[in-house]
Amino acid sequence: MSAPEEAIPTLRIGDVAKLADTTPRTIRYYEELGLLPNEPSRPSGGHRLYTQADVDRLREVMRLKHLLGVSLGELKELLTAEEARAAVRAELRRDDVNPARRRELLAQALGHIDRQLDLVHRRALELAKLQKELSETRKRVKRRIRELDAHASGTYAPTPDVEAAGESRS
Amino acid sequence: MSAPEEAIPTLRIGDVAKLADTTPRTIRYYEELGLLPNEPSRPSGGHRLYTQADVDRLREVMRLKHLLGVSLGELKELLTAEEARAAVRAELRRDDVNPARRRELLAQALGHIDRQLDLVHRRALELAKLQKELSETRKRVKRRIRELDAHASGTYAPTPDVEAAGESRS
DNA sequence: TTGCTCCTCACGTCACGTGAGGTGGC
DNA sequence: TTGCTCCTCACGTCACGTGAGGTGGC
Repeated sequence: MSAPEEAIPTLRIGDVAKLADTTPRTIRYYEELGLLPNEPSRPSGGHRLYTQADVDRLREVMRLKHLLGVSLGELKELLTAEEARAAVRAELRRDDVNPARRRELLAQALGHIDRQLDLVHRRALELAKLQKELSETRKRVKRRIRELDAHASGTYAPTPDVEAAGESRS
Repeated sequence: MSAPEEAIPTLRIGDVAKLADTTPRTIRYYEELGLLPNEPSRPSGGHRLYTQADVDRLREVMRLKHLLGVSLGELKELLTAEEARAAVRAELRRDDVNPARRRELLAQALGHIDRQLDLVHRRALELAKLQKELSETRKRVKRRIRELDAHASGTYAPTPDVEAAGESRS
């Protein structure tokens, strides 16, 4: 393998912020809360330096927060589990793990994945329902526009199903 | 029609909170921000009284906030547009609106719906992608568990594709 | 009359935004 | 040396949570 195991950190916090589409303040805050597991190196004058892997991690954190709609506290629990999985992967790479332990670690990982999948699935169902409702309302409105345009070149009478076309009774 | 146009408000703020699965404080805050269009009546001693329609409205507000992930400021803009649509529906129910005006109102309504649909669609795509990724990771983990169980009753050698089964290089 | 819920401040909290004042690297 | 970005407080903001102290309806 030619790729180094651990890349040399070269990215400053402003670079990372731009790459992850966020702000330095948010990155420091996440670090303070322990959401970014490996603390950045500070080789010179206290300035934080990061690697591309840190950027990926940050993007993933923000993505999960965005899509799952969880608090940073809940997210930390999920990610602590993720880190456990990372540790598991490291442990699994070694050959000296006995099968029973190996199976236990994999079962834990499966549990963490299923928890996230459950959250994602619920959201997806809710979103699909809202999308369907909006699409149907849209269809009704478009139909009324078509009718109006048809009548404009023919009779003048308003459509008889006006009241059924609204979505609420407010 | 036997149903009254405007129901008599009988629900207290605590009732509304329970029905909408939220808190009185949140309802007052939304009222303060103007997210609940019709201010509640206060017939006795300053106590707010609501109707079921108010509950429905509140639930819809919370649902959109939850699923679209927008700030209350952005949500107010969306809902102000919604109210415009409600006014449109009221205006459309009258027969004395000329077709040109009618068409204009419907076109506006269509625009508001399309804005919401756009937000919903983007979220749905992102969620679907995350769901797919999680599902694939899950498949890999389950496959490794199956392999482990198979080896447990046969040879003892670890699976050769351990490194390809992880999802990240951390 | 006694609980219960309601009312309005008002301060606390979470997830940051935004200067304030100072130090460090091309 | 001059900009630029970085650093650490620390206060502001948004969307509420949570008492504090008081009033109103079954």
